[in-house]
Amino acid sequence: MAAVTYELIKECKQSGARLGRLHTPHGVIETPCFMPVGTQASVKGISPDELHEMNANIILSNTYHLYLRPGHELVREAGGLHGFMNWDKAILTDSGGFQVFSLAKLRKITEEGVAFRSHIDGSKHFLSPEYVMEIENALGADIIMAFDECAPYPSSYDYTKKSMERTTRWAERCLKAHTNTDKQALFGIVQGGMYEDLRKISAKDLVSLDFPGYAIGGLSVGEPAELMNKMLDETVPCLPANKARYLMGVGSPDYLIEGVFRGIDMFDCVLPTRIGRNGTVMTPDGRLIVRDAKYARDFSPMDPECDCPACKNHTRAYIRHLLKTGEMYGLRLATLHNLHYLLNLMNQIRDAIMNDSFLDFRREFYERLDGRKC
RNA sequence: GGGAGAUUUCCCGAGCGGCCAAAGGGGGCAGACUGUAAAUCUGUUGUCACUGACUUCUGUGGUUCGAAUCCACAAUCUCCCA
Repeated sequence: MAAVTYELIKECKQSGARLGRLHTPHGVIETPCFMPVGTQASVKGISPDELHEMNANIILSNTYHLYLRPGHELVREAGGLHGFMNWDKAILTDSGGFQVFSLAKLRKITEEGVAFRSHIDGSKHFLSPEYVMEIENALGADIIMAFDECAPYPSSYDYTKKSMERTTRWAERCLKAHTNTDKQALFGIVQGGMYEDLRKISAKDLVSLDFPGYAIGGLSVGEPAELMNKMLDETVPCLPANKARYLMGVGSPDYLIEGVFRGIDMFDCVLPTRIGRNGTVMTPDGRLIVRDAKYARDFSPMDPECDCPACKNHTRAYIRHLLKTGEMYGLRLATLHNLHYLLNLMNQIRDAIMNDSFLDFRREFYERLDGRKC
């Protein structure tokens, strides 16, 4: 029995967007869903109880970071990530593939794997697909990601092709090394940069390996939105309808909507948590930099329609004050709100699909936004 | 009462005759952030008719081609001796 299965509930008659359920050893997740990111076994500033309250049913954590600190064996001793962080819902671990991209100056890629210099102390480490599987197995997430290379944008056709083919070979090695298949589902990651044919080849090759779910990686790395959407248009149809589709690293409201429109079921992103900590919150009328001076005497909630703890109990003026003075409660409130906002947005998206009105929902979303950044 | 030292742009503080509208912090203002090396980073922060000009470095006078920088006096503050 596979650890994780995708159940397609229905497709929106208006748009083709899909509504589904992801069955995991730690609960059922309604899709399309957004997964808050808790890189180091913590969604920065937010407690498991709070995540629970905002109806986050799955969160992300990170192999590379937990391998370095506190070490995967320690996490295993603690009862895996679930026990360690006291989170009884689903967890997905990223493989460290993104760190191959984001720590580019500190690593070297070979066919065998990636040699890293720790960003913490400069020590040398080597991650191979097999070792990443061992680490992810110790961490014990419900969904584990194959070790891939997230290639930078822009990259040449030649490089992208080589990188993508290597990622596919690594995916095969991950599959072979992963044995705990009844507890953990291994997802493959489609690469191929911004080249349609490479995306299709990548998808086809991975599908032939028969993963329980597929991610689309290497997007939202600085390319224009239209280009990303075009890649999705080319890639998603190559993926089987009975498996979950996960667009990695996407989190602004418009990108989520465009992803759902193109058949994506799962998303994750640091955007809501990071921009929250940096003083920006998301609202249906666009981003609001609550840190700005114009809100110093604004005693209204950040988002009057929001029922999150920040908007229910506090004013813009107060939260701005907390952020300006460096009070950590301010960081928490802004983060809390942004997560609530995105989780609620996904809720609305699922309702719209259920009601066969996702196109209307999408249109109204953009009309209200009226060109502002979201 | 006597002696020594200090006073710089919002704050702290560098500067010790021209390369000074004046380093560097802090604070302010604005922006960025998309599988987290991020409670981070970037820009900006005298005025204006802004590729140039004008008004500034406690005050007033002076020396000099030229002063935040040197001199005199005053004011304020700090320390030491009585």
